[in-house]
Parts: sequence; structure tokens; C-alpha cells
Amino acid sequence: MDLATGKRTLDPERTREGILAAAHEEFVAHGLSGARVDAIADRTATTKRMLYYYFTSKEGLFLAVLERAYSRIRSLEPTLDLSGLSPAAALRKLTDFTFDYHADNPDFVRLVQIENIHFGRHLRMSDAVGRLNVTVIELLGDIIARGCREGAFRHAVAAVDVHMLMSAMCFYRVGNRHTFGQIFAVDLDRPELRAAHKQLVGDAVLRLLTAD
Amino acid sequence: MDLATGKRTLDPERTREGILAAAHEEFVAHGLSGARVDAIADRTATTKRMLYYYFTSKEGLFLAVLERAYSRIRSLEPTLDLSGLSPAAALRKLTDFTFDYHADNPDFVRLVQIENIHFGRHLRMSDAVGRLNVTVIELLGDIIARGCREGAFRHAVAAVDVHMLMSAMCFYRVGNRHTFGQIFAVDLDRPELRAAHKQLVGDAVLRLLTAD
Amino acid sequence: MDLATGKRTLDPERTREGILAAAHEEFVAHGLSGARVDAIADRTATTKRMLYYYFTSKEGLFLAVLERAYSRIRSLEPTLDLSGLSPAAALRKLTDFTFDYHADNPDFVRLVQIENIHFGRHLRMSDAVGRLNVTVIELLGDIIARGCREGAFRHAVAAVDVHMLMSAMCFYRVGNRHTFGQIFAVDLDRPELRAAHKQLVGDAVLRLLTAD
Amino acid sequence: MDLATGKRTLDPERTREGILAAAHEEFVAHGLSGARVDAIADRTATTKRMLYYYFTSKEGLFLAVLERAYSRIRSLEPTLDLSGLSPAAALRKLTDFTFDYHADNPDFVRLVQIENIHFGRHLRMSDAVGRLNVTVIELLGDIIARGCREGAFRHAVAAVDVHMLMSAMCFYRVGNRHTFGQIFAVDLDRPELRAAHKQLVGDAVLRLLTAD
DNA sequence: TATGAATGAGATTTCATTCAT
DNA sequence: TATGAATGAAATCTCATTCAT
Repeated sequence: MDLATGKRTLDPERTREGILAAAHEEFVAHGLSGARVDAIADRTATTKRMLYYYFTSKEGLFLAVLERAYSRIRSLEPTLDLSGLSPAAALRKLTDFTFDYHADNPDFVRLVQIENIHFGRHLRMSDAVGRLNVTVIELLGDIIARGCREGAFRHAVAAVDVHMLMSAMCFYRVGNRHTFGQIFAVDLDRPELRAAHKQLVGDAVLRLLTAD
Repeated sequence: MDLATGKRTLDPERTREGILAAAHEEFVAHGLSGARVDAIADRTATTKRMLYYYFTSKEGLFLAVLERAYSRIRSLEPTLDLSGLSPAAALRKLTDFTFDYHADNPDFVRLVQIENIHFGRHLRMSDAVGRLNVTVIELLGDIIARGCREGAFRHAVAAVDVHMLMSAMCFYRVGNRHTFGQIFAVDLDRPELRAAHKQLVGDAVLRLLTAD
Repeated sequence: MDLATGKRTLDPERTREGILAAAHEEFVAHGLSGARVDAIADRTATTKRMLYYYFTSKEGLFLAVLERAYSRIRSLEPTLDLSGLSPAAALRKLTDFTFDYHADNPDFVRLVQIENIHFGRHLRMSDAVGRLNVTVIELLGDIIARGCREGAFRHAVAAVDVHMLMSAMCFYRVGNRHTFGQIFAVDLDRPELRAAHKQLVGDAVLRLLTAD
Repeated sequence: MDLATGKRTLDPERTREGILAAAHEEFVAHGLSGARVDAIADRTATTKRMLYYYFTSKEGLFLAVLERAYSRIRSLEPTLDLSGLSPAAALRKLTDFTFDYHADNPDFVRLVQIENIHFGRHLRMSDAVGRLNVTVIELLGDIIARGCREGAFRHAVAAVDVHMLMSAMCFYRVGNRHTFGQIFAVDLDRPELRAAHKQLVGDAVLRLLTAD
């Protein structure tokens, strides 16, 4: 209801987005099984019935939230302009971007964790996500090929593998911060630590390719 | 109840362990919120009532399962005899062990993911876990110190940080195998890939310390 | 569900009232802790689920029952027309009304006892009840003021205190009838006794104000 | 277990009393249905099994607690020496005692309320309580008879009825203090109010008998 | 496109009590 | 006289989903 006109919303796109935003929060806060449809509806301007109208089921809603989260990174990647840089500089810049994205978006990390807890069951149903991150692999592949050709890189590691190691370090630091922080009595959210780790991850990736 | 004799068990330790084993399976399969107390009881020789008798609540049971999982790695670590090896060889051996442990124990990885989804809330209540993994850090610290002293390592990275990067790569490969496998159309469980990755992770860790 | 037509009710007000009536009976019969939600549902045209839909919890339901009981007396008080009577007659009439209300509504007495057993915890959460019985105090205050002015009353006792003593006698006779009856081998429900006590309570209140 | 000797208690009477004291507290705090056998056992030096050993059931335990509470007042009554006083003074003293006993023993008031909520079901099973409070009635009867004979009292009200009114006022003030206090925004526990009410109740009782 | 009312099945947890020793 | 372990039955409450309008 629009309070001014007293009429209903009638803006499907806004309604959809409102539901997605609410669902995002609830899923991030409580996981898939832990999230409550009622709670999502309560965070929304519409009613519970609409969730089903638009997304069929709780799981359908989760898939939509997940796709939305993945598509957001994708939209940011083209921003990176690596063409004018040396292979080493390009690789460092890409690693930095990946590091920052994870550190700045713990919600994304959590959603991915949740999806893995559920065996990737939802992603498997999505055609959208299939076409995703391929871009990153191509980017990385170009850098590595160039680095090898120019002699800057000594080891021709496969792009997917480099991407995996890079993501692993960025992801773990955020996703496992509660258990890791607890066990080793470290606060991984501290800014100084973040800067140090960023440097470290960049070093690790670079040295993997350049070390003799 | 022993189904054969119709008599009661009266062996608290066995009853406890039976419940823990059943709960482990259910939590690993469905997460904390997704797990059903009824389902756990069904996997057990006792009744649902006993779960509460011994563990007070579903969450109490989860904590017990988690502590049990953590204490299992710890009991394996002393097995490693690194004293006679060169710093580089010792580091490689430790990395290999970590890699294998994660690859062989996806259950452990899942439990830790679940705990992180729940903000480490349960671990925070455990005094047991606090005294854990310190051993690994000491082990690592010794290796690094020795390597630096002997000139084998050029970079004196902090032991906790090395441990984090090492764990990250080992953990991610297992924990995120569903989403990663989906998006990049890779089957991370294939033996050849496992061997290649093991080598790669070892290289990455070593080069981080040795590269010029 | 309407058992005859098999159709749903869709008359929230009737559903609510049906639940309240059933809950009233169960709480009166067994107290708050002793009452069973299942038993309440069984006395109802709806299901247990609806009790929670409308009243959130067993305690929420109890509060609603309590408020309903209080609001019923209030609605009866304006019925009394004391304006034309002498102070003494007015006081006697008010006492008689109070006496009869308690004697005729042991359910109300029980609900109040139950609430006191629970430390008035529910009433404290009610804004509705706060605005209640003030009317009685005003009524009483007027009578007393008039009686003092006209010389009929010698003692200017505070209205709240008169109300307390009056209520006490009317309440105790009903609320403690089981223990009192047992100990002194008296059946307080006998009509003759009721009449005698009504007279007595009226005398006690009047003499408190008029005696020299 | 006696911590010093490491031996078991073996003092049945102490064990019994310990259980009764614990049960008293729990019943007073939560009512009969609300009380938890486990909670009672926890307040005790013995185990839950002993409660059943000594008192057969939760209800048996409640009855024992109730009888214990009643027998305590009885043991105090003989303390009062009314023989040398004038009828009026004796009546005032008895009323004062009754008032103070209730005000000082809200636990007793609560237990009686609880028993009434349960329709006096337990007291009915007790032979002990039958022989109780008769003493009070005899005391009162003597005072009234004397007062009438000596011309101090004008109204020959039955002793049981006087006792009822007297108890009512004393009991209500304590037993209904939560609801009454809530509705009329009064704190009945305040010392000044207590003193005022004590005077008032004494006046009410006396005037009932003496007024012309 | 929207909605308030309704729901069946099942979730977690509790309770007074008894058994085996 | 004592006890730790065990329990069946039932209690309160929740959940994703659908109906009637």
C-alpha cells in the first residue's frame, strides 16, 4: 500500500526486489533451514502470500537470492582494467580486488557457505550461474599466458587452480573468522590485520608463479 | 534398551557415544537447524528422551559433536614426526598432512562451516576447544624459526598466518567443492585432481617462505 | 471449520470468542500451569494451531481471558443507580452488589487467585486493566464524602480502603470456601448462609463508617 | 552425603525436613502444577528418588507441606494470653495477631490459595487438619460471650463468622496484593500502609460487634 | 495483483515416575 | 536407606504452505 494514494503498489519489480532484499538478510542471518518465511515477510512491505506468488517456495526464494548475490560480483569485475599493467602488477591487482570483495561482502561469503552446506543443490538448478565466473578464468588465463611468454612467471599453473587458491585464502579469512578467531584468539576484522593479510595473499599468489 | 535381551544398557559411556555418533551424522547431513532430533534418536539405540538427559538441548548436542570432531584432529597431530627433517621437508610434510586430513574428513569441514554459519556461538561456550590447536602453531613456529636461521627461508611469516593460508587452501577445496565444482564444471573429488592440488598447495606454502 | 458444512469459519471475531470461552473454562478448572492447551483446543471449533495464531502463547491466552473477566464486571457497574439513595442505603446497595457478584461468579474469583499465584505477572503487561476499576473508587468516594457532609458517617475512611475491606470479605468467602469449609465443617454454598453473610458484610462495612 | 565423613545421612528426620523445606519453597514459588519435582530435588541434599520414597507422589508431598504450614500457626496461637483483658482489648489483640501473622507469612497465604485453586482436594485427605483451628473459634467464642454478658458488645455475631471476616481482611491484603496493587496503583507492602490497615481491620471487627 | 485467515504435520522439549543395583 | 540411569507419554509451540475472497 502506498500510504499517500491509498492504492496498492502495482510495481512488481519493486515488490520483487523488496522481497529479495528481505530474504537476503534473513538467509544471511539464519541460514537456509534457520530462516523463517514469516520473518522474511515481516521485513517486507508485502505479505507472506506474495513470496509464494513470486518465488513458489522458500527454496526458490533462496535460489533467487543466491543468483542475485553472484550476479553482483560479476557486474563489478569489468570495472577492473588490467590491460595496461605488467603481468605481475595485473595479478596483484586482481588478487587485491578479490581480497577486498570478500572482506567487504561477508554476506556473499555466508550465502556461498550455506549453499555448500546444502550440497550446492540450488545452484545446480540454476542456468544463470552456469554462465558466470568464466570471465575471471579468461582474465587470469591471459595474465598467466602473458607472464610466461614474457618470462616473468616461471610456473605455468592452470588458471582455474590459481583462481581456486586465491579465492580460498580470501574466502576462508572471512567465512571461518568465527572459529578461527575463537581458537587462535585473533580478531580477523581488525583493520591492521586486514592490510597485512591482503599483502600476504598477494605475495603468496605471486610467488607461486614467480619463485624459482 | 538392548533389543536382544530387552534389558537396559546402564553403560552411560556407550550410550553417550552412540548418541554422539548418530548426531554427528545427522548434523553433517542437514546442518544445525536442518537436523531433526527425532532423526538423531532414530539412528540410536536409545530414545529421544536420552538426548536431552545427556546433552540438555539440540544445541548442547551440537557443541558436543563439534568438540569431539576437533579433538580428533588434535589426537592425530602428535603422530607426525618432523624433528629429523629439513625445514622445507618438514613444512611440506605438515602441509600434506593438513591437506589429506581435510580431503579425508569432509565431515569435519562441514561441521566447522555449520558452526561459522552460526557465528561460532557454540564454540564460544566451550572451554575445551580453547586449549586446542595451539600445538600446530608451535610446530609451525619451530619449523619457520629453524628455516630462517638456516637460511632456507627468506621470509619470516608469522606461524598463525602460514597456518591460516595453509588451512584455507585445504579447507576451501573441500568445503566449497559444490559451488566451485558447479561454476567451473570441475569434479574436485577426482583422484588425479586431488594429487595435483596436494602438490600445488605444498608448492604455494613453500614458495611463500622461500621465494626471493 | 464448521463441522456441518465442512467450510472454514472466516469469522475471526467468533473464532476468537470461541477460543476465549474454552480457555476460560480450562483455566478456571485447572489453573494456569495445570491447564492444557490441547484440552482448550478440544473444547473449540478450531484447532490448537489457531490458539497460537490469535494469542501467541498459553500465557497470552491467559491474559486475554483475564482481561475479559475484568471487563465484564466493569460493564455491570454502571447499572447501579445510587444517586437517589441516602449515603447509608447507597453503601449497602453497593456492598450487596459486590457480594452477589462474587458469589455468582466464582470463576472470576478463581482467575484472580490464579493471577496472584503468578505474582500478577500477566496483569502487569496489560494496559487495558489499568484503566479499569477506577469507577468503583469514584462511586465509593462520592458516597463517603456525602455521608460525612450530611453527618451520617462519623469516620472518613479512604475509598480505596473501604473498597479493599468490602472486596476482601466478598472474595474470601468464595475463594477460600474449600479450605475454610473443610476446616470448620461449613458449607458456604448453602443459600441460608449466603443470605446471612450478605447481611453481615453489609453491616460490617456500614458500622465501620457509622459507629461512634 | 555428609561431606565430612563421606558417609550417607542416615538421619531420616533431617532428610524428611530437608525435603519439606525445599518443596515448600518450590510450591510457594510456582504453585502445585507449576512446581517441578526435579527443581525440588535440586534444592535438596538428597536425590529425587527419596522424595518418592518418603512422600509417594508430588501430591503427597504437597499435602505434607500444607499440613506443616497449618500446624505452624496452631503452635503460635497458645502464645496469646487474652484472659486478663477486657473483651474489646482481647478482640483487638486477636485481630492484631491474625493481621501480623498473615502479613509476615505470605508463604502460608500462597499455599492456602494454591490449595483452594485445587478445590481443597488435598486437605480433604488429611485427618490432621480436621482437628486444627477449632481452638481459635473457642477463643473467639469466649470473648464474644463475655463481651455480650458484660454489655460491651451489642451484636452477638457467631464466632465462625467473626473469624471469617477477620481472616478475610487479613488474607486478602496479602493474597491479592499483586492484582489489587496493580489495579489501584498501590504498594500494599509499604510499612505505613500496613500500620494503617492493621488499625482499620481492628476497627472494622470491633465496630461490627459494638456499634449501635 | 493482492490478502487475512487458516492449517496439518511435525518440531523441540518436559514431566512425574520407575528400574536395577 | 539410598541412588544414577532411564523412560513413555504428553506438553508447548513452530513451520512452510494454501484457501476463500
